[in-house]
Amino acid sequence: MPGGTQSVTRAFAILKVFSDARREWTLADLARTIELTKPTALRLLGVLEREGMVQRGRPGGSYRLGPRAIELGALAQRSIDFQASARPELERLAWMTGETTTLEMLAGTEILVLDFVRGRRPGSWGEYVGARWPAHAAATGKVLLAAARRERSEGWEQFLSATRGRLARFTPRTITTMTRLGEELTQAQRRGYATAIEELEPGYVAIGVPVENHAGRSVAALCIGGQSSRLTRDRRAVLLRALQESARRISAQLGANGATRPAVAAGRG
Amino acid sequence: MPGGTQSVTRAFAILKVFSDARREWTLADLARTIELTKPTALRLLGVLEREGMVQRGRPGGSYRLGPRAIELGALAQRSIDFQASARPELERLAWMTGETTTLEMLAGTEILVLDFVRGRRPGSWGEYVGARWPAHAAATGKVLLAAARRERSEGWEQFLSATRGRLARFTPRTITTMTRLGEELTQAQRRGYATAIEELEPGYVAIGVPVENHAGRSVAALCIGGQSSRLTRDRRAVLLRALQESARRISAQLGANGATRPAVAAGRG
DNA sequence: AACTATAGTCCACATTGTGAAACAGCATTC
DNA sequence: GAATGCTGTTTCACAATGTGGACTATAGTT
Repeated sequence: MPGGTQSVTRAFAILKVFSDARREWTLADLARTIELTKPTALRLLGVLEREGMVQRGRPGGSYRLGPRAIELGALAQRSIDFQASARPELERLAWMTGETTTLEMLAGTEILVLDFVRGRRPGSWGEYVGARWPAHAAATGKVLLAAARRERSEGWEQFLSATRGRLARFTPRTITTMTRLGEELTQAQRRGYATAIEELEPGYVAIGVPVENHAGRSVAALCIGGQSSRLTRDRRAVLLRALQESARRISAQLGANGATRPAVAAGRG
Repeated sequence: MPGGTQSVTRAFAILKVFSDARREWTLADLARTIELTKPTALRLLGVLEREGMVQRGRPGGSYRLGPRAIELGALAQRSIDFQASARPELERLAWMTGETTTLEMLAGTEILVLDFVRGRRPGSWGEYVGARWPAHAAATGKVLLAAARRERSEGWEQFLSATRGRLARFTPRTITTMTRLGEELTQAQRRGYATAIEELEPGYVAIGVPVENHAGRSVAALCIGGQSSRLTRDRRAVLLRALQESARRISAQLGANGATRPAVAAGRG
């Protein structure tokens, strides 16, 4: 860790312990888990509280994430300009296919769910904004990793150094060697899409296609996922076409292929 | 500012400069605006980048908010348990009335938009998650301030110390004195709702009602807002009834009035 | 070529942040 | 009801951490 960053790093270590499994923390408990002394943790929490990143019901109570975190997250989402363009397409796809559709981006060794529309079919997979899944076992992950490798972007370097060739196994079909993954990425790049057939979870199948921006960079990926029994080989071919059509439309709005990008008005009024 | 918190406070000062008006910042520009030296700003940005709170297209490029901010914000939203309960009611209200409906909470001297559904009527007010409006000029703000005052919670103390009796004017009808606001809050508390008739913006009218949790605390507020020409006195009476009915249902789900609270399943599967 | 931006590096210095110890409340337990 | 264990919080001596001036490198403009 580069020097001169201890306190800030610690502050974010505090924010990191908040999760769905554990949304509320007492000072002592939190200090113990991240190995800080109580005074230090208290001081850092003091800043976080003043900044609105955490809050507590009453003085002396336990901490939760606060309103500023919500605000910042919403702003970050809006800063990613493909969000707005993708929303109607997600809805369209979910409506047409009945399956859960998601918009995802690469974040380190994982893919991050930016937005989703749940399918109306019974037993559709649930998702949530901010969910993360290992990239090497996800259809979107393969597509985005393939693009990152091709573009020689830092995302690919990051992936290599973070995994160090170790790919975790989730099902019998998960790809766990870098050579096999390399082949898969090459195929994804050639075909322009990728699949993950029960590689992340038994019974779960997904198809992913890239969304490209004005500069031709793959900035995100669209995904349709659901039960393997319903997403048969034949049906996947149909879904793939719909997926590619949607991705093409979003990409066009981002200025890909020289298309002009419509201005989007926002705000009150 | 309490001691021992300089660097962390500065790190958050950096995050604060990102806004809808300015989503991208260069190092020098950022350092200048918040009056930091370049090395200091660079070091702090380094931590933020490593933490994924900010990102940049390529090394040496300009900074934007990053994926971790999205993740954190989404988690914070989920941590507030009334979010999930409120969503269907927002949709219901928007569908029934055709107007924009919002779910808001108090954050310092402002109210924060947690969620919203835009009305289908032409000229419906636009909103976005993370938007903030001054509490004293908003219907929801009055409702929540009234509750904070009654509950003697720290929110009220915060409001007093932050405003120091100074209430900004936005329209000729904005309440700008503390005595007048005090009266308004008393009325809001007695009636169980509040209105803001062209107090925030000319032509904009809103009605707000509180959402209460199991402990009887007003944790959020529901709001219907739109053009004054359409939200006439008579129609407001109708809308109020729908609003109160929705608030009652959400409050019930939060365990108010001794009602049992249904468990909510989440996650993949 | 001279000038003016930018991002990034280095390192001497002292301000800032640290954590042991002690304190004040509140439940349990003995 | 005293003792014990847990909270969250305050204090303060000490030095490690973070700071910023000076400098470098690279790019773009005049």
